[in-house]
Amino acid sequence: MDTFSILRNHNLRRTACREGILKVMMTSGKALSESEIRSHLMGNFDRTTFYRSFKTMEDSGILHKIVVDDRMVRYGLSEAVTGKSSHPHFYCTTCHSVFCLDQSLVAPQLPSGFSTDDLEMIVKGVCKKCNA
Amino acid sequence: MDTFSILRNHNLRRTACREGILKVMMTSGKALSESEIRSHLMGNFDRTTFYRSFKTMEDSGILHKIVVDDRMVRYGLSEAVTGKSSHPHFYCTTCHSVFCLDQSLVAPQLPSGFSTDDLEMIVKGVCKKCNA
DNA sequence: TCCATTAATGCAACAAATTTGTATTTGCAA
DNA sequence: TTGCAAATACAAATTTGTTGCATTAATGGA
Ligand SMILES: [Mn+2]
Ligand SMILES: [Mn+2]
Ligand SMILES: [Zn+2]
Ligand SMILES: [Zn+2]
Repeated sequence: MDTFSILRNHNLRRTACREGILKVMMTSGKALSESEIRSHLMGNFDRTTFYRSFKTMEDSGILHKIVVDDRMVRYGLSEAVTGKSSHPHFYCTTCHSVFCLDQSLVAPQLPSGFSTDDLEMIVKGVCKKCNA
Repeated sequence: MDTFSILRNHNLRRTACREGILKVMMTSGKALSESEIRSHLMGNFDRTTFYRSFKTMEDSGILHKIVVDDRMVRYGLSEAVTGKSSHPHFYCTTCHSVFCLDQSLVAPQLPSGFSTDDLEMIVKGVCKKCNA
């Protein structure tokens, strides 16, 4: 799917910043941070614009935000683009890459009276490349 | 277990700040943020000192850091104090409380070549009190 | 194609959470 | 009791993200 179709299918205007973000993310195959995306785009856009673009595309279901740690936030392409549903993430403690995993998430047993809205899981370890 | 023993068992010096943090946490039964702990201790210590104390006690296994979201970090008493092992956490989106859950965590299937060091899960929802 | 409308962007300022440097104080072992 | 390493306070810096506002650009319809 091309960046133009992705944006149009979600009723978002086609802008250079949004298309740049999507292109970088589709190429990398990993979840990326604001600063990583900005450096790939050679500083063509303001930081504010990236943050507003992330928010817009997250609200539209194109991206999802992954909080690896405070001070480490990444964005990944969502179901609408990749076909994957809610899933755990893997953080490599060596190369700091973040990958979306294919599994689905299972809620743990909760105390009585508690209800669940959302589940998030981060697996920390070492990726294939760094283990080699 | 008293705060003195906890610190001594982990080869940490007994200081007013560390004992204050532990006392507040043992009383509350929930995971607390730096500002919550600071307000319980009536501003007796500098914020820097709290952050350095958290780090020291986390490194020693007395506390664990819970990242609910970027911009929302809490600390909980660890296994060494409570007897609980690695566990998921629950965040109430209504009252913003964070609870350590009793279940244990199961790692999802990883791609070949990947290895796991640590697992973190946050369940977001509504707690018993807020559901009532 | 041209235009009006409305959304997107850039820029400056702001803000909160956390970290770092350093001089001073304190815990504790000898 | 004393010496020394560790802990603390305070100021300043960093990191990450947000907000207000004037300017620019995308898009649908004339
Ligand atoms: Mn993902
Ligand atoms: Mn916990
Ligand atoms: Zn790696
Ligand atoms: Zn609640």
